[in-house]
Amino acid sequence: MPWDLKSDRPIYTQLIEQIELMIFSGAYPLGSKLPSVRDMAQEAAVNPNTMQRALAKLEEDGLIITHRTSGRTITEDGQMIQIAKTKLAQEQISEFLEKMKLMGFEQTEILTIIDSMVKEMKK
Amino acid sequence: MPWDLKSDRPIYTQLIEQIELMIFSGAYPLGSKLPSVRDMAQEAAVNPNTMQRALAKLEEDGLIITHRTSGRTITEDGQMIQIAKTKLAQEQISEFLEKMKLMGFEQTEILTIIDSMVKEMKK
DNA sequence: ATTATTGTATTAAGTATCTAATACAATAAT
DNA sequence: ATTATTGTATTAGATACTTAATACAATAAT
Repeated sequence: MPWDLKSDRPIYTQLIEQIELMIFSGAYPLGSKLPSVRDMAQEAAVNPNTMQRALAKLEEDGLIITHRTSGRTITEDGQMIQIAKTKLAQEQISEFLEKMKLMGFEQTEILTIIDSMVKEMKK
Repeated sequence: MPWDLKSDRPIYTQLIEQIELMIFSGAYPLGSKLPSVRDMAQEAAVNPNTMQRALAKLEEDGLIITHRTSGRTITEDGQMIQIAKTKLAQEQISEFLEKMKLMGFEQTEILTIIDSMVKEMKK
């Protein structure tokens, strides 16, 4: 698990985003058990309080479930995860297109650029 | 000029980004004069110190030029702007594709989604 | 010459974030 | 029953960001 934390934004929000990604991609499968707060904090080289804060938010959002003394698990509700994943994807795309438009790129131009970059990635 | 400032990231970085976009899109043409720090701060509903900080960074990057007592202007160097714009665009695309990939989307799938969203935007 | 405007610097205060060091309660493991 | 592990809460300190209120120096405008 490559934790990629930068200092330009609050760490706990970056933790939230990266754990979300791991849930969406299946790196943490439905119903699977998460490591303890302390372990996750240590792995991410972060204070336990900070990791706790991120996990609390994810629980608030319904993605993970807390069992008072036996740790946390990913929700079993696959549909909810699917919905959250789609929502995040659409937000990403919207923000991205909006920014490119503000930079002065034409829509067709954007598609062309992405197309060539995707082809580049396939190599 | 719609200043869109959120509280999830430092305001001065958001100011930098948005002024960059205005330069790249031509909203601030080459060589044109910028409003004073105080005016820009008021327009963005931000403290002058914060705007000053953003402008200082943009000057450090060479995008704007400071004339001690007569204000600031956008650089005349169109090529430099073009380079900075291309660099930003590539960063945007890379980050975006990387995140979508982490979420578990296939590359062709991403293209399909964007294509449909772009068509949607054209309406 | 005087005034107004420009960028810049300083000091203080408030807030948010992060870390650190503990401590507590509940319960799984033994 | 005892121990270890779990999530959770608290307090304190450090740092970064933001605002506010000024002040200064240089020079354009008058």
